[in-house]
Amino acid sequence: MTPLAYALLGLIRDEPRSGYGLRKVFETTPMGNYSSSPGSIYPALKNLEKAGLVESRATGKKSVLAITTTGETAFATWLAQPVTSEEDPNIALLRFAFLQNNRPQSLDFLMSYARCAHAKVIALRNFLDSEPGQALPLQARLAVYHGLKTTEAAAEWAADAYRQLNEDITP
Amino acid sequence: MTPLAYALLGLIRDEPRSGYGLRKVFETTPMGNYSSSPGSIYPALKNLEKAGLVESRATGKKSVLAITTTGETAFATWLAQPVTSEEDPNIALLRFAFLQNNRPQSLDFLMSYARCAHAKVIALRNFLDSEPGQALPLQARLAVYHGLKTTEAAAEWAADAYRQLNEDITP
DNA sequence: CCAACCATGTAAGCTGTTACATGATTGA
DNA sequence: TCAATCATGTAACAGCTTACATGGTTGG
Repeated sequence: MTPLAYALLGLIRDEPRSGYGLRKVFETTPMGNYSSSPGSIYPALKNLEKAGLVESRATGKKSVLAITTTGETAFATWLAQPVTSEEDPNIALLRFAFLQNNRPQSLDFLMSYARCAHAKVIALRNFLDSEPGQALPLQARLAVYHGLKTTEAAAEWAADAYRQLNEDITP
Repeated sequence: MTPLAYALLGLIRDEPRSGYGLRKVFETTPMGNYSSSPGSIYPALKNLEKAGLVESRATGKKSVLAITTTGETAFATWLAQPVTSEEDPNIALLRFAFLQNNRPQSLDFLMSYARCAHAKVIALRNFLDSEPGQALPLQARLAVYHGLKTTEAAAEWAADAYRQLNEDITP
């Protein structure tokens, strides 16, 4: 299961869609970061179908893909994964985007996300303070600093999001 | 030429290195984001050699790879590319990290980088304000917001870096 | 009627990942 | 001497990108 496969599965879980409909989502929303062109989407959909996670349904004339029970289970398992430092943060974020109405899991996610972001910030600071880091030319140091700043912003985002989700509970 | 190939070429330009030496750089610095394991590095190095961008030199017992004149030219051309919105920002940043001692080109880079970051911020804000954006579940909105926050941080970084490089000129 | 969009795919080629394989050297 | 590190690769496999191919429908 690739990230693209999970993105497709999640979109289909939200509502049954055709291959073309899925492509439109990627073209017209920021989810476009996760994919692209027919050459990747259609084969991925076939894999999902082969694995029994989605099935083709004829609604009137059009054939759309709907998630199966097996698919729901597999998707829920994926959603429950905690964030780790090894994982691409963008893929973790993709999971978060699909965590609708699941406040406890969302809060767990944000916790582990913030932890990983923090760990990365510390690692980058340590690198900049180390001798190889000090010996770097200015531009290279600034490039590392870029990572530091954006990761700090990500950590702050996680803290903000945590607050927002908590406030949501007591209106 | 893949990003990995450019990363390798840049490291070899800075100083001649062996395949193993290159791997160590990826393992011990934040440049590790750009690669990984022998299975990708050694084939990539062979391609660089085949293309005449690097050549193998025997220094004492060890054989190290050095950049050729053709390689220098190709690398300089790559470095001069402006940042575009289509490009993966991480790859743009990789270019920046190699722009040592080239203040004018660095400033140009930061300008185009900031422009792209700004454009992305505006696009994300527009999306969040649009009807499909409004209809999103909270978690999905927050995920987009993550992109917004980190991109804003990236834009600020570019402005800061611009100032630092300018100050550097008049001590 | 023609352009644009709906809609689904296939094929070639390249890259990268994972895992395996091999052997030399060095420090405790 | 034994583990770690130096050092260089190969092979199987899967995935994505680009480009191509095909045909239906709809609005101006």
